[in-house]
Amino acid sequence: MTLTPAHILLAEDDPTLGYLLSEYLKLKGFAVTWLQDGSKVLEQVGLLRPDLCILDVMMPTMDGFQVAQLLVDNHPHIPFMFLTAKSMKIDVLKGFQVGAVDYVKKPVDEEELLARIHAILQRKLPATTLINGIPIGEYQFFPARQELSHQGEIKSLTRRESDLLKILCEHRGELVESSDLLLQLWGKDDFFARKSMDVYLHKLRKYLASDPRVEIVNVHGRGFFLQET
Amino acid sequence: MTLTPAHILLAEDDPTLGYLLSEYLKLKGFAVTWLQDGSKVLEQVGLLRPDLCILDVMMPTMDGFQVAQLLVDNHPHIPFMFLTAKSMKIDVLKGFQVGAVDYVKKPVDEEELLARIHAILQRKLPATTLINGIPIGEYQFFPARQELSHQGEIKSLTRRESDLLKILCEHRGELVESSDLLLQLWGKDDFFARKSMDVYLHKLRKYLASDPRVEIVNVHGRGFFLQET
DNA sequence: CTCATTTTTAACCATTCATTAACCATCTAT
DNA sequence: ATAGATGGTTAATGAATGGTTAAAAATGAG
Repeated sequence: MTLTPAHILLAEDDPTLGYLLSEYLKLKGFAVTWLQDGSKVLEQVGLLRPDLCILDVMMPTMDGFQVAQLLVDNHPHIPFMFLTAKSMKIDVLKGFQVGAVDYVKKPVDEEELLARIHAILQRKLPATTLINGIPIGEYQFFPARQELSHQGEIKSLTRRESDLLKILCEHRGELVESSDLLLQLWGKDDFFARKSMDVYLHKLRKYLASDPRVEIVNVHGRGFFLQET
Repeated sequence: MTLTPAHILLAEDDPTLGYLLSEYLKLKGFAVTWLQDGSKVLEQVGLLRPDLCILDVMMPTMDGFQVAQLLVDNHPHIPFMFLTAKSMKIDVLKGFQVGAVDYVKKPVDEEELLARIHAILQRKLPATTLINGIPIGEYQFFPARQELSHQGEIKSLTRRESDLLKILCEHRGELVESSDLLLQLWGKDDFFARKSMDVYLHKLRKYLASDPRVEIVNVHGRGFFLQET
């Protein structure tokens, strides 16, 4: 679905399990970076910007909890889950206190792991909102019909306008890289596609201008996000 | 047996289970389309317009969850349920807010499956409306008789007019892609079929012109929907 | 076969939309 | 401070799509 596969950073010191897991996840269509040492996670995470970190709780130089704490401090938007031995029950609680989105027990049931990964990466909008509309400030957006309503007034959107707004909604409050938008909507990232997108962003901003609490914000050189204050 | 049997699309790669289930459901009065590959579901679903999709979670080229996500994105009105191995935990599935209406564990208890199917299809309009007529604003449409009545006046419709209006009614307020309409009514999607459909849309709009609250709305480049304000 | 009805094809016009262009504003690195 | 890169605004254009009407072709009942 997404043009750019989700990127998973796996921190696992055990070579056998690490290899197996990373190969399995690659097979399932993810981009996987496997680090054998917890201390390396923080170095890499800023560069790689993974969509998810999977942290083994027990690792030599720095354990999963320590890594998680640093992650929470420095990259609060990156979700992570723990890999933990079956016996450790206390760890689970500790993990959730730190802010883990989920945990998976070893030995790993690959299918279950995959399910939980999907659950976390699920940023898409549920079917009910697609039908009933997505609230954006005092607007209501109906992607299925390409319509944007505001105080009874219905503005019908073009395909591009609707698709662009939908992606921004799916990542509400979260930066979406220009290149990602362009690749998803235009299938290419060149000068003209960028200019075209600028035009559509301008149109969307115009449509959404009635509610000052709604804003499409630019982060110079990176991308855009939809903000509702 | 209902007048028009509910149409179920079954995606199940296992030949034995697939055959058994589809035959069982046919025996119970459903129209069943059985696909052995998840990736085929999206190709077919626009054309077949099933009332329900049953997706096996584990399938070769595209698993049930992937199919479900695409369904939600492209056909948010079509309900679906999952078939899942007995080992998979319920909470895992609940974590998926993909929008599944229900799930059923394998091995399948046919009685239970049937009950759940009926529960979902309950929301559909009963077949009796096809006999008693479908209300469209201040009109009454009798697809079986190909007639459209308005304040005592009865206008008899041609096959094409009636079929087209029927599909629009079955998806009231919901966008129906032009290509789906064309494939379903003309069996092809080419220049002439499109022009022909334009002609029939014009005729239907003319017939429905007396009630301004009824409208056949176009979404540029995508399709049409019947709107009752 | 004949005739009335239905469907398709044709011709033409209207509208919509994505793109491109041109220009200006703002940001960032040097 | 300044130049190059990035972003914002507005307008024009052409191709694609949709709407309308009429005529031709196909269909089917008698």
